[in-house]
Amino acid sequence: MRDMTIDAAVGRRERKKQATRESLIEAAFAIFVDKGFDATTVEEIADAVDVSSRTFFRYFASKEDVVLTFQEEQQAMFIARFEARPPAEPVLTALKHAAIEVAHACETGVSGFDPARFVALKTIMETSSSVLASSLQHQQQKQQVVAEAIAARMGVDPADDLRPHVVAAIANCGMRTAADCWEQGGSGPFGSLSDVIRQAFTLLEESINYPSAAAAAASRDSR
Amino acid sequence: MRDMTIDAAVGRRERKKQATRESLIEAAFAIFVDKGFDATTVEEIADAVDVSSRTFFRYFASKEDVVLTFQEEQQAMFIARFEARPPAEPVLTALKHAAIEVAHACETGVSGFDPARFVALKTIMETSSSVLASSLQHQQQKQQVVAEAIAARMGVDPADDLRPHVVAAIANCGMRTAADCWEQGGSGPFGSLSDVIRQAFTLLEESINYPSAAAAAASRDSR
DNA sequence: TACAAACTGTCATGCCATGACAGCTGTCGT
DNA sequence: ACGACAGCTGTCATGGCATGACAGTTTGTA
Repeated sequence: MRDMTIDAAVGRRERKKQATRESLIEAAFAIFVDKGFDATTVEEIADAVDVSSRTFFRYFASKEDVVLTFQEEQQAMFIARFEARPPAEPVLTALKHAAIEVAHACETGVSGFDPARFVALKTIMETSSSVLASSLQHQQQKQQVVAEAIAARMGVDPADDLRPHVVAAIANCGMRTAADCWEQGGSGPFGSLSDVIRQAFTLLEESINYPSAAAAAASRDSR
Repeated sequence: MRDMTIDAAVGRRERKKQATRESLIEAAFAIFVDKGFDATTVEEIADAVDVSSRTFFRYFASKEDVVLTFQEEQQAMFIARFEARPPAEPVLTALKHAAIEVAHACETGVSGFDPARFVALKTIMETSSSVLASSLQHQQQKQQVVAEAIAARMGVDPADDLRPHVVAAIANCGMRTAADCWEQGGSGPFGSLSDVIRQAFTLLEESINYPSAAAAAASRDSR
């Protein structure tokens, strides 16, 4: 047996697996939107793709896990965008722009993101509490990764310093709150999701501005 | 049939119900700590109190719901303490003190809080992801209430102004982050939970300080 | 082609959660 | 004190989620 992870020249088996996985996700979202998350059974999803229920659980650990794949991609993109921001940028500003870029990608559909699926995700979250709970937990776990990225940018050790954790939490809650207000407001007073995120982070920026290590000197000059 | 909620002179039936409920909570925590949350079945809990499993679900909506009762009390106390803080105090400072008071109560056992159960809750959260997910969701829901209390103190309308939501999210994440670092650190670099909360909120206070409406004038004098 | 590995379906199991129904217990009016 | 009634509980049944075991099939490789 050779190493499979490196064996990127995928064969038919791997292609079929990816196809099955993607079909399951697609079918699941369609039925969730149609009937609601809780009213949808795993068997229905599996039948729609013509596989057994047992196979479904070989691709996804739980019914919630299907919709979380999308969130996983969002957060991966968020971290990538954050690390790609110019080093001189203040930490919170970099987080803000990363969040806005992700939201914008979700809303417009660039970078392989599907706006329809994004809206579906929103609807599912609103109606099913178990999905919301799993989503929150997932986001909470990823906060640890964000904290490490922030610590690297601030040039401090996350084991000693509480600040990167606090900043990560702030960014996390900034996004969460924006999402909440956006969902509840509907087409309300706050505008699109990227707009709400911009507002929330601007409020935070006005108050907090831990400089990055690289920007410590530069920021003094620019003001 | 008379109004039961006001009928505070509780009869035997109500007393028995409360006793059963409390016994279920106690037995559940004991078995959870002993065997772990996931490895414990509802039937075991019910058997320990000598009721049927069906009765368990008449007291608690789910297995997670048992451990969330404790968190419910914590959050109720938090809101009460926040609203009891002097009106002149800045918002975030008031939130900080409320959080510290709750943490202190949990750690020392005043106000009817049981430190042993508090530690048990921590252990259960660490080991069971479903409980953590439910806990996060519950906390997220309560954030809305906190935001309204903050808005009242700031003298603004929560439907128009994003700031109370942001502040509530900040406080929420401050506590959550403190709890995370405290759990992970164990007897680590940050000290007791109330100490970690104090540190986290102090970091926030140094940056953010939306004044309360009442303190707007007074704060200018005191400095 | 033959073998090994991986994938799938079927069957079985255990637990969570809920509805329906009958029996028991307390509460209250007379 | 007693009977009617409301509420609580147990039993039974159901359905869905999630997982383990095993055999059959497909795929990649020697």
